[in-house]
Amino acid sequence: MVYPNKYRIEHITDRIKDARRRKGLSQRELSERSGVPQSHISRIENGAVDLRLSSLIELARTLDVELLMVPRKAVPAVRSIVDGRFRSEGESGASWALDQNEESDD
Amino acid sequence: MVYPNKYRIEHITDRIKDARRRKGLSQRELSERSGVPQSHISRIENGAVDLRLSSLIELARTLDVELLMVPRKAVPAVRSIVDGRFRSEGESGASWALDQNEESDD
DNA sequence: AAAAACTATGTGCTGAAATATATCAAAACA
DNA sequence: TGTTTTGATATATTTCAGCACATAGTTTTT
Repeated sequence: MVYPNKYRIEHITDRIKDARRRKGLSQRELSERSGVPQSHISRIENGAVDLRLSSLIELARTLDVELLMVPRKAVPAVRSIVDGRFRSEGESGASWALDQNEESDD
Repeated sequence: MVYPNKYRIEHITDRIKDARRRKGLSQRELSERSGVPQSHISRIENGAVDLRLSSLIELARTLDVELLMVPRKAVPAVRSIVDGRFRSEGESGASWALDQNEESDD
């Protein structure tokens, strides 16, 4: 596959990078907690690999993020909830950003 | 990896199976549209493989479903939106179920 | 400026994903 | 009933994720 898909993969892996940073973790810390090697995390965050679902889920899990499949029609509504109440990006004073250090309660 | 993750993968791949059925597509039709071989789709739907992100995205895309990363805290709210307005499972008379045959407008 | 922490990148290896193709059993339907 | 459609499986091959390990390059800290 020659990735018509690459930007879509990166869209997802960017969310991993965001979540890691919000938690204030280095790649090494995330590596220790998740079991995924730091070198691999780096490659993932840079969109250099087409990672497997188990790896994605593992990282998401340790970052307190969940992977969901949503009907395309529902995406705007979902985004407005997530962006509004939680605030995904590294923006300024959002509750979600302040609140970064909550530990997992799986 | 010996899949501590397996049930999580299947949770996702079940969404693919659901979406395909809602659209009334056979594995072969989905295969033609997505470029993913039918034999592989079968293995995916049965949780027999740890598929790559590009494959998942490709299938989701052709099924008008989107893969989202959501903070765990937001998951209940998101689910209530999706289940309420759309109804994911094969249940009876939901609007989403009736409405299965909309084509992608990507 | 030097030290320390962090991220990116290189190499080599192994195993499994992904592909192509064919076929079988079971539904669906004519 | 026989025929088509569908989903599951088998085999063989190729490709690449994932790993370990090392190290280079960058940013942050002191």
